[in-house]
Amino acid sequence: MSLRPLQRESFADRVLTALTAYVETAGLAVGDRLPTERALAEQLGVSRSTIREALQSWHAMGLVRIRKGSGTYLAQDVRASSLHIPVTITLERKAVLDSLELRRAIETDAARLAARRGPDDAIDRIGEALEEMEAVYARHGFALREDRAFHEALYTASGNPLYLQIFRQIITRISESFDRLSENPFVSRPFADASQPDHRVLYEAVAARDEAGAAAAVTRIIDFVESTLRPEDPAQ
Amino acid sequence: MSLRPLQRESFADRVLTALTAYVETAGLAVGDRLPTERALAEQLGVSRSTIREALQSWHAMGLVRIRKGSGTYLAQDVRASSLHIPVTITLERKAVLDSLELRRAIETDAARLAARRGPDDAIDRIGEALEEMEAVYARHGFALREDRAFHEALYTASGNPLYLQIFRQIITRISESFDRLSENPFVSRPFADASQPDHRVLYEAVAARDEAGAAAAVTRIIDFVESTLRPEDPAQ
DNA sequence: GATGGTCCAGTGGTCGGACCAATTCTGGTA
DNA sequence: TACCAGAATTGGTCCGACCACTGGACCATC
Repeated sequence: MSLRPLQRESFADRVLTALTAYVETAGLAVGDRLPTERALAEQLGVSRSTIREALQSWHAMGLVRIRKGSGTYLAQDVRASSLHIPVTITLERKAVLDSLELRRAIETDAARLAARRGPDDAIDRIGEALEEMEAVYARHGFALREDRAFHEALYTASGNPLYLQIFRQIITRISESFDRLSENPFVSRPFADASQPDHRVLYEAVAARDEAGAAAAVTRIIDFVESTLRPEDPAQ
Repeated sequence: MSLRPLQRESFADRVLTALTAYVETAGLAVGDRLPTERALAEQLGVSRSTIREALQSWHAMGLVRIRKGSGTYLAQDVRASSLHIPVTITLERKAVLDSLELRRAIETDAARLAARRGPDDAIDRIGEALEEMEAVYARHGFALREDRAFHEALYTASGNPLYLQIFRQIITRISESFDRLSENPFVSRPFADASQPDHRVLYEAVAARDEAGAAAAVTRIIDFVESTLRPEDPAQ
């Protein structure tokens, strides 16, 4: 009834398909160097221009990191089964609050899931991250990197990789882009972190398989983060 | 103490910056045609190769649609304040269930928010979408497109654009990519939709500003969707 | 031995010109 | 008016060249 869409695949597309296959068969991992543009052009039988356009696409999608004079390096786990989705977000004034709202929704659920079904070793890693965060916080009065690691451990323990992806690739980036644009770098500014105790509560609730307790702790932590934002940005 | 990262901006990057400014000042909207590559090259004072590499980046990010022999057309709302984030997702066997879990988390919250603070006209539009969905369902026994419109109206009424974005750009695409890969096109297969009544319950709860009721209705709807997936894909 | 300078081959970045292929426009014909 | 063939436009690909940066080898200096 319906004929094939019959879309002509451009050379650049085919280059990426071939490159994906190559990365898989060659077992390239993140950080490894890809063949040079000239080598790819020769081996694939296309011009260097075509290779460059293809690689530029990968660069835009964050799959490779290109260093002039050095080479092109894999920046993401590229497989045929990977799905690369460009997400466009309009940065309104309230985008940071929106992202916090999103974070509240998914992190609450992630905490519940981690408490319900998180593997013991994954939960142990939350504990380790907690120890580290508390140690650094006690020493310096802030522990932003370690705090992030703690929450990522929680997402990981939830068993749903999408949560970690959204946290890392969307929520975090929205904060970052606002830090760059505004004069008040929220994230990088140290502050008295009243939510420190709740992090321990959260970990212990997850370890005790207490879903409600874990969710409640997340709520309090996000409440605190929100309270540090509101003054700077008086609502929408 | 710490020196600057000192990063150089390539011509291709500057082309995109200039192009973004042009799109804004010229008031280009989605669907409008951009200047030809040759024109851009001349006006920006760079070679056509550079222009092409820049446009290829935008193409990869889904910002433009390129048609050979015709031109390059804007496919997204491009502004300086837009944030374009490439998200990489590994499609495991259970990715559809993962995405459903994510959807449950955000749609439940979106329903609560819509009930709490959704503007009346946005809620009206949920009602309209419901009517349409019910009509089509009564006639054909399925209403996939209208069902989607209903849920999107709910996300819109939540007032948090991120929810709509994630639903459209992530959850939907994961389903689609699985439809293409598997022999069981979940989404496009009509089935007796036992969740139809709950859609009305959901709308009425939101309209009545009943947060708990709205959230409960969403839970039941997603439970049903999940039940249609499980048999095909017996857990991980 | 460590430091810094110099050189050079390798690599990505840019250029300009050429030709191909798909689309769109245009003018003329029926 | 309707239609069609040719011309013009536009993106796709190729080539060869040169520039700018990187990294390593080699060497002089301290």
